Amino acid sequence: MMKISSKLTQALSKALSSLKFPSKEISLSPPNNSEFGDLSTSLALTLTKDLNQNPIEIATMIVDNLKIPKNLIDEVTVTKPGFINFKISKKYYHEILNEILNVKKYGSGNSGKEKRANVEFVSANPTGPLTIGHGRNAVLGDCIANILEWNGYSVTREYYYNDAGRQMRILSQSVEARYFEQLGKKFLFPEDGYQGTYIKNIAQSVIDKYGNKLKKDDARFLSEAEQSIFNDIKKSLSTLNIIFDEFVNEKTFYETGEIDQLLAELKNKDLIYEKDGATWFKSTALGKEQDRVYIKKTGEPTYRVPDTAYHKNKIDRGYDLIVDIFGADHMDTYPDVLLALNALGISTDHIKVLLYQFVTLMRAGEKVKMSTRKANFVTLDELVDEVGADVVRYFFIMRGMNSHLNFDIDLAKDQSEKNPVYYLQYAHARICNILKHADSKKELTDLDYDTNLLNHSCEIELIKNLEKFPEIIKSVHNSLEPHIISTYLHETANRFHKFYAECHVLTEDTNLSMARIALVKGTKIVINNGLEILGISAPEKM
RNA sequence: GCCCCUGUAGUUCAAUGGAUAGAAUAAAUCCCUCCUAAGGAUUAGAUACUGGUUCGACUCCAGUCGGGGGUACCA
Repeated sequence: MMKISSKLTQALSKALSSLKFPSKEISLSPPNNSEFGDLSTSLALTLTKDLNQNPIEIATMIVDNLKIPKNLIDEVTVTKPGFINFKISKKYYHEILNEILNVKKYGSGNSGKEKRANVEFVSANPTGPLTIGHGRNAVLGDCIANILEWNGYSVTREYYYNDAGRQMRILSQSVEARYFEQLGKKFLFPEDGYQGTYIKNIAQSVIDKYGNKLKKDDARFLSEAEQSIFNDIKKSLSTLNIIFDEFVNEKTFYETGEIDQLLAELKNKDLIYEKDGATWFKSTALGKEQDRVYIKKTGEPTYRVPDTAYHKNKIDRGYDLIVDIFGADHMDTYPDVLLALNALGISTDHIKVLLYQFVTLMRAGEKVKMSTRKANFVTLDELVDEVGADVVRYFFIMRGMNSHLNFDIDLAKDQSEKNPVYYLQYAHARICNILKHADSKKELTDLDYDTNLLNHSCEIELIKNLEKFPEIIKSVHNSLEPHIISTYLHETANRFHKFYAECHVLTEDTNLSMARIALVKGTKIVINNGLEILGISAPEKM
């Protein structure tokens, strides 16, 4: 069955052409005030300039020329400034409910059918445990991957990390220092060393494994640290049900020669030069304000080089869509990556870079400045232990990524019992409970349901909400803002709880009961699907 | 200094340029002989400031003032 909104859009655009009016982008949306109807359009208002006429008159002319399916529309009105409003008949909603119950995966779309997407997220270097800041990235990325899958894409979840740079060297030196310290030998802790206790634990495990035989600069300090930290990171992610398909590291691109090749190609384009003992990328030639160092005078490339090679590699792998999820601190870095690729004639139009703003952590009303190096952070594990994976996921997804959100950890602990995610889960649990009761009533088992019996305003309002779900999935695909789903599901749960309070499902009237059970099942489908996208569990009991 | 985000109820956040700006918390008051009260109903409360564009602005533009992030031969 075709959505009523697309039917109306078609009818409106036909009316425009029959009136010889200029064609316009037609948008239909539910008005804030439901007295105006279920859908309205400002089409006539946008035509006032073109036609130089009163918008009310234009609207009236459009309505007079409108051919719409009468059985699905109760009333068409023209109001104040020039809106055209449609009141949709209950019959339409009754049919929609039937569809929700019969369609395979209600809400899923096919705009990504036969397409492949790569979502790169987390990508924290293995220098310490994941923090709350990484949590926002992790949950955001996983939800975006989910939403792409719901739109038909085949998605690769990818984790990229730098394992060749300065940070890893300092990590190694930090472990080494703790190693000698714990053996009672002389040691020198690096100036910018990692001070967390996890470093001491790693040093201890090196002692347990290799005894006191290791010398300075042994490669095993790093390999042990990397392995141990990575295990912890993977464990943390798995508590949030986040599983990656690919782990890609920087070293690979040195080994495959892709970095040398990249540099050679840029040099061919005259975009590389030497100055002060370093190698520079001539980004000013491409319109940037300053050139960037590509290879330091120590001979070590800066992160831009492997990052660029990595992105070229992703493009070469032929994805239709590449999504990068970065914290706001990467604001300045990714444009250089794209710039270099564009300079080589490589299109980056299918790369979508999402920047989320930082989480400001508050503790007892005070801002906590987090630093992995200084071991001043709250780990993701601690948070998950405190409030549970569902709450953590919901918390990170319920706000737009452009919001700088304040996270008061004490408040989160205090309020975890009345966290908004329970509102959604509770609706689901209530549904399951009703269905359980219904199953035990014999008189309900062999009846068919008739959705036409649903006429209570709470019932219709609930179906109206369910009807929007596919639209929501589509809009999140375009905006890549998963919080739209959590906002929507909150409304779904709200409509359901109202319905629950007003309309008893299991009544003396078996026909009505069957119809309401159908509605409850439809609601369950939407809540289940929505929670699945957010990666949050849908409990049957609470 | 320059660049990017951002400023909405006491607080944390919503709102494809549309009509009366929504929730959640915190406050006040109601509702369980009835499928789970982790719920429902009611009351009170907000677009930082000044201009501009528009039929119409929380939304777009300019400026002012505040918050965050960048501006590295760190990532």
